[in-house]
Amino acid sequence: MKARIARLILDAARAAHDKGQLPCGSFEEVVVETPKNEQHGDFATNFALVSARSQKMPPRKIAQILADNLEEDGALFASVKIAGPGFINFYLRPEAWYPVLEEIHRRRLDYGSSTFGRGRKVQVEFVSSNPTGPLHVGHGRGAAVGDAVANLLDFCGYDVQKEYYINDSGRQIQTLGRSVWLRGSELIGKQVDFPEDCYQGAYIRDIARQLLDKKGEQLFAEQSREAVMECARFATEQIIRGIRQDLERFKVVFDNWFSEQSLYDSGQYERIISHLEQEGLIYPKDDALWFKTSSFGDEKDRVVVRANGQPTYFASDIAYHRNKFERGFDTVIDVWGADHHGYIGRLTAAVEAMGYRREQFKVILVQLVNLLRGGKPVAMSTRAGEFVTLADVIDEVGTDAARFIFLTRDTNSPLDFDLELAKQKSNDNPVYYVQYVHARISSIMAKAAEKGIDGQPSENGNLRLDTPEEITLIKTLARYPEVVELAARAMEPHRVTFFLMELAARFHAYYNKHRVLGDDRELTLSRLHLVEAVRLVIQNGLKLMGVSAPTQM
RNA sequence: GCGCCUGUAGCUCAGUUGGAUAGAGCAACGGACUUCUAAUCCGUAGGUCGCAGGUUCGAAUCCUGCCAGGCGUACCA
Repeated sequence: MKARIARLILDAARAAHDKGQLPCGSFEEVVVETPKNEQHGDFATNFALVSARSQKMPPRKIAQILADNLEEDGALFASVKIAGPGFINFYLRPEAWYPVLEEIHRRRLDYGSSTFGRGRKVQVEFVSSNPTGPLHVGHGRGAAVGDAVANLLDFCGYDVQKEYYINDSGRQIQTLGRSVWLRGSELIGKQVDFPEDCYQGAYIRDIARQLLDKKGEQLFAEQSREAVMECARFATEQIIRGIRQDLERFKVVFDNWFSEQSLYDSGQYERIISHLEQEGLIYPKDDALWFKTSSFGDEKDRVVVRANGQPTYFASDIAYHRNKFERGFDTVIDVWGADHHGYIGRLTAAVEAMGYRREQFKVILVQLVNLLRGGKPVAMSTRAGEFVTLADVIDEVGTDAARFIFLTRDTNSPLDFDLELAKQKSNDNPVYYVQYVHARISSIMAKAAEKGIDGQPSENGNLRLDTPEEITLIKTLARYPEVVELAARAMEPHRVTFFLMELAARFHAYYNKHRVLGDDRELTLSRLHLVEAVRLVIQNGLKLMGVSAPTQM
């Protein structure tokens, strides 16, 4: 619709120029937008204002000339007005909106999808929590955001892969193995002084017990490199299995689980590092190996291999991201907790140093989640092993509520997650507010079917939708594709949840004011047509956010 | 010190990438269920968009400088 109006304006400008009414023949880009204030029409353009300079004319005068030259058959506009400093406001006839409903009914859950991604390969990597303990609430937010962003990009025509990166190498895995081994030897009756730097959580003891049952006491008889390694391997497997289960309950399914260790086992790490050394991007200093990140915008150079010969986490990440691009991804998106933001500079530098454009690597930073219960902070200490896990949250408030709430905030803002509020089935809780729309409409459809009402309103002629609430609803539905595209481009899923809340509010208002099922068959069919379109868009949007659309509540 | 994020109604937050009179929800007050689900709706009230400059027809939005809070600033991850 916007494109159509923009074309009409451009045609008008050309016509005016040909008649000599406008001096300048090269025109600015025509931008058509929907004003926030409904009194300013359904669409508006600032074209006259931005053209004032090149045309050397007052904006209102340009606007008038354009309006006079507008070629339109009267089917679209009820009126065209010039307002304020020189805006041109377009008021559409109600019927002009009806094709939106047809499109929704035709495309159903595809409505709003697009092809601007042109099939380009994109990878979204998210959660990627260390396999040293269960997922907690913060990971839940990352999971919800990453999954929704991936869904949005897929919906907009990208070829998307969701990946989980398993940090199954390095020091923290050694620590994990040691923690399990120590707990195991406790279980067989040894006196153990459990160190502070080991993982304190109760799950470590559970894993030790399982391993003890499986392998017997001799594993814990004497601490050896092999014994600790075996503990580490077993624990990692167990924890990953748990993480995978939690994520499945949270309705997040990854296309690929990528092991950090595999980079070393396959020799990819060695290959990439020596390649970078040959290119002079890596150099030795103070017994360590350094990457020249400072030549690519980072504050300083960074260590990739420590003086003791151990590669840093950064070294793995260089190899890992190289590997991603070698797999053919055009763009690589990482979803990180905001506390990792200091890392962006060096990894971006590394990506650029390896010959890729910096725009091909994007990081979505997700700010902290503050867990509350009834307004009071819930104490969380990973060190002491006291934290509320994602599984606990799912048990208590459910996947739908948790996911939706995680997506009700810009990722740049910290999020207060109140467990009490998330459980409440009231207006305070936006999930139910939106889902309720779907349930209500489903109920109407069921009732209509019961009464034997079915059929297309268009069979009997035109739609009869002309109350202000109905027109407003259709206009809102019309905005959905634009919202989705914007959300995908900006990688900001919260735009969709806010849209859904707005659509829900408009529907509830309509529902309270007008009856869908009535004695007038033609009117009833028209309204069913509208209401079904609303239901489809709600279902559509909730699906992108990974939230279910219940038919009953 | 430097870097990133944030600052909008009493509270929690949106704000279509520079547009017109800055919007929701909660909390407060007053109303609406014999009719498709009251997990809903309608109404009233609430603002120096952190502060000060600048850019221009036009700024919550862009630039500069301050102020406040969070996070980061490892040969940790």
